[in-house]
Amino acid sequence: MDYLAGLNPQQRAAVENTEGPAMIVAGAGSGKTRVITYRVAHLIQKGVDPFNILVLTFTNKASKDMRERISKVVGAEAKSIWMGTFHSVFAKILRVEAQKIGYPPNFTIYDTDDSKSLLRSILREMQLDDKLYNVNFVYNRISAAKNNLISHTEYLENAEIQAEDSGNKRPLTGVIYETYTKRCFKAGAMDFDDLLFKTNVLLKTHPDVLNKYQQKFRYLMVDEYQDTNFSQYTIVKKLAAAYQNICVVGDDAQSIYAFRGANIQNILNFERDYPELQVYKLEQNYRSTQNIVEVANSIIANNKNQLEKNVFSENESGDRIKVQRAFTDNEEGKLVAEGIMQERTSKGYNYKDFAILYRTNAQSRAMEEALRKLNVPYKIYGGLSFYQRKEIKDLIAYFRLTFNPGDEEAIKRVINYPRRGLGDTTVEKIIVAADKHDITMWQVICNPAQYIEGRIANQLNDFAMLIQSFAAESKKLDAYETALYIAQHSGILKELHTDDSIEGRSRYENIQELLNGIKEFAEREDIEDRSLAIFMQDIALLTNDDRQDDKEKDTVSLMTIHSAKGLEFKNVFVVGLEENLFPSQMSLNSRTDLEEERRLFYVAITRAEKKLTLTYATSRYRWGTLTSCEPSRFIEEINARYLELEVVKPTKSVLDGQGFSDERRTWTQQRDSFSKPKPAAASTANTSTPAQRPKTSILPKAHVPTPGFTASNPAEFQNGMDVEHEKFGFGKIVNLEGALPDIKATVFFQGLGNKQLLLKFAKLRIVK
DNA sequence: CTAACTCACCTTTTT
DNA sequence: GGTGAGTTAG
Repeated sequence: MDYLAGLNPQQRAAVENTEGPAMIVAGAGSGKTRVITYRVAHLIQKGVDPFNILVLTFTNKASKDMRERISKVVGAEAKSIWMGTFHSVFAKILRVEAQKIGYPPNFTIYDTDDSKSLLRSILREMQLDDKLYNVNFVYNRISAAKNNLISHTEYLENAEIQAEDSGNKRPLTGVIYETYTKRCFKAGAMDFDDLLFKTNVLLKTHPDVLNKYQQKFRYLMVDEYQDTNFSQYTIVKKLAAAYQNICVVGDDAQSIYAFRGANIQNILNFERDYPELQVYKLEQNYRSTQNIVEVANSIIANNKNQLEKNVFSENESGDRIKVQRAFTDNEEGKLVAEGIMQERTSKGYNYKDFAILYRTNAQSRAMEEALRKLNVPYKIYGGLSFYQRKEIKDLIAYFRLTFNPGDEEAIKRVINYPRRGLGDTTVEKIIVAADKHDITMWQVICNPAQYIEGRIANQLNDFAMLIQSFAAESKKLDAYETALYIAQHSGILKELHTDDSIEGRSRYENIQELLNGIKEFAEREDIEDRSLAIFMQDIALLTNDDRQDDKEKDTVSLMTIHSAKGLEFKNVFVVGLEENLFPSQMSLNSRTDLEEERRLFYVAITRAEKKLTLTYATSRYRWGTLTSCEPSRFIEEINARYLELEVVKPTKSVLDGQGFSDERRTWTQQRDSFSKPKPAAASTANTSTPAQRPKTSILPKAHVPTPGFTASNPAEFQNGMDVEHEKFGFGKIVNLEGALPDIKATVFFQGLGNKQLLLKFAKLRIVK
């Protein structure tokens, strides 16, 4: 019971009160995860069967972390708890129950790409203008409908919705929704939203099933409750109806998924649904310094709509928030990378104590390059998932087809890959025939002569037999053998093997990696069914971060703020604080959207334990062109007394063009550093056209600034003084010209020669 | 039907 | 700057 000892009174009450409805309003860093963890552990210690506990989280990562933490308290029993994302848990249930609502148990899960591709074909078939009926628009519209539990029939019958679509000049959206639904059904496929939508359908139409899961999940907990949408809310409400042992944990200030249908209303609904609700407020922040917490509070105070709470910290007041300006996105990266190096060496941090957070994934590149140049190890979270890579999706499409030949999107993907003379025209014909006879594409392919003229029928026959042979083999072989068989006989391996380009080789390696993963799966002993079909089931729900990674590696973490939710780091850099980027341009039109951006900023800030740095650039490459930017309003919203504004510092890249150093040089350098260091001059030999670089340039030896380095006041400099520059090292002022504030100094640095520096920009320290 | 090319759109955020 | 869809010549 000693786990209770470390809890404060509110936390402890929330842990110990396990019966009846409860809501935990948990401020950032207030030990929310701890409370959930211990609450579950407490339930088990009290004798509740772990099989009767369901914990719903928003990311796979969160559920994995939590399971690990719980097993530290209760041991192996943690394995039996039902725990996962809404999507994965209900996908699992639907696998068992799907037939009750007319789906095959081996239904395919369409990811966003599949859904959009299907929508594209529907739009084409309906001959609609895809400018007007933009795929993203239609997709979002359908998704929103499903998340609000509006079926295609209800959508078509709802006058208000119809008026809205007509007003938008897109009156056929409902028809598209209907066609889309039917096509998914015919293909035996569910999209992401269906996993929740169909669960609702199932629970609504099958009281016996509902009852079964009500009995099974006697205790429910929902993490990040503020991010649930109506569809999720309804599932939870139904499941909890019998025992009412429902505990939700959330923080309205961290609601950042409204774009996905999340609704703070759910918290209010919750209070209405359960009158005898117990509410626990966790307000003490244990994570961050007082400065950070106060800044976060002052930011969020700008939002109108929020639940009342008072987050405070009793930690040290800590450093002020550092704000840094850069001229370009690349320079911003450099600033951050250097900041990490400096902080790490001066304070003895590890790389993994640092995180770089950004609003959009596209911003990662500049950061990456800068880190690479300084040989800082890093890991990017999120972004394109391994399973979203083309070659992986291709092979997986064969797997999908093997177990669910109805899967249209899979057919379209691989019917002509590798090339087998079945091009667009043929696919078009198949779709038309299938539509005409109201059968699936697969049925057409299996009986081509009946529906399609000409000798293409033979090729279709071959394709059908190929897939059928895969299905047959899969019954005899284990997961790995089946996968390998398919990879070989589909021709994918050969196709990629003959591609000798760098990309081709990496694709081949990715396939190898996938196969290795399957092999590992096939050898696991903790699972009963290790067939490829099982491996396939939830693959669409996995993201990059969910693959087993070398997690204890000492690397800097890069991710979007969204994926940083729930995490904490000693040092956090939030980059790209510019108008139109953060807050995003899309959010500027409405107050609610802007408030969501602000909550996002709140989330970003509160990830930091010790030190927070905010950066912005005055210009940045966007869509390949340089655009100028203004600092974000969010910076201005912070009370200046919390800030440490840094004097602007153009790095040498801006001053003398050295920043245009040859990309590949740095690459070779980094790679070779694992074997033996090469002279820098030699490593440029294999590159084609390095950008113009001053001939005098030698590789600058990284200068480590003296600890506590601060720039001196420009007014104090005099000719002949010994100075230190943050990067160039020690030197002597040989000339001063111009008047304040534009004094330009010429400084002689050993090994580098004379450098012209504008004192109002350059960080120079007078050496006493 | 394929390969090579041009063009548009893209950047919110995730399951 | 990169992808994916559309276009056009073999």
